[in-house]
Amino acid sequence: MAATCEQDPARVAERMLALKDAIELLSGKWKFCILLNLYNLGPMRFKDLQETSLGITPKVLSKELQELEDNLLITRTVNATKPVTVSYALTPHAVETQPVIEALVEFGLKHRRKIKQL
Amino acid sequence: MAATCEQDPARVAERMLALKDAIELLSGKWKFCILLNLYNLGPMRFKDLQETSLGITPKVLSKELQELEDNLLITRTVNATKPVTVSYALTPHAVETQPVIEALVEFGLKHRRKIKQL
DNA sequence: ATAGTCACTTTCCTAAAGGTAACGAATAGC
DNA sequence: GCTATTCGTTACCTTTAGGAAAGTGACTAT
Repeated sequence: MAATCEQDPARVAERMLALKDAIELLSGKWKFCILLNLYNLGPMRFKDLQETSLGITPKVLSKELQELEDNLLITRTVNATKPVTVSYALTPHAVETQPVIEALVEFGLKHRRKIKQL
Repeated sequence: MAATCEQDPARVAERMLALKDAIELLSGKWKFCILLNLYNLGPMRFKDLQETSLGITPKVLSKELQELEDNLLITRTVNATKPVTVSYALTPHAVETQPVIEALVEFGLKHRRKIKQL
């Protein structure tokens, strides 16, 4: 392991800043899970997201959804149903996160095998 | 946005667990930065990692490096130099994280453009 | 009138992440 | 002996993330 892929310093610095931006936006215990659920199951209501995310509390879910909305990754639409329902859906911009999630899932699967084979 | 790529439930659940594993291992402010630096610049010493990571303190760097080593992503080798130096290098297993980092950098670059164009 | 559902909000709390500053062991040079 | 370098550790503190439990408001069914 010593890829040492040298590049021009400006590009290296720009990429490091981009990485820090992405980390700041997406890190935490829940955001990737929420996005993965929306990929898998399409637009979902609050209650369904709470159930499929396994363990999240309404307060935290509410906060995470707001942050994702602020960053233009999901939309929030209120439906005029009998008990009001609210749908959360991915925005077009959210497709940019799919490679990240896919790569994380792949890493998780491989890492689990790696650690088991001790 | 409503990809709704249905899959069999067992696979969905397995992938969600893998995602949670990956998040638990890699989340936080510094691990991806350290890994990116090792990709860009090859094996590095403690001091150099501290400088290129911009803002990390020795205590935190020490902790992060230990966790990465415990998870078989980096190796730690002591060199018999005059003031002792220590090199940190990526393991073969660490290549599995490269797609994740690349995807995060790409997302960060695109997101920055997206937000600027308000 | 009472009870239930949905989508939250509020209050309170704990645990973990992360930062600051100083110190220590080993070695070397002046 | 004094200082510097490298790679940390230790003690202390602040901030943030996250969780538990209850409540709110709008509506609906019984």
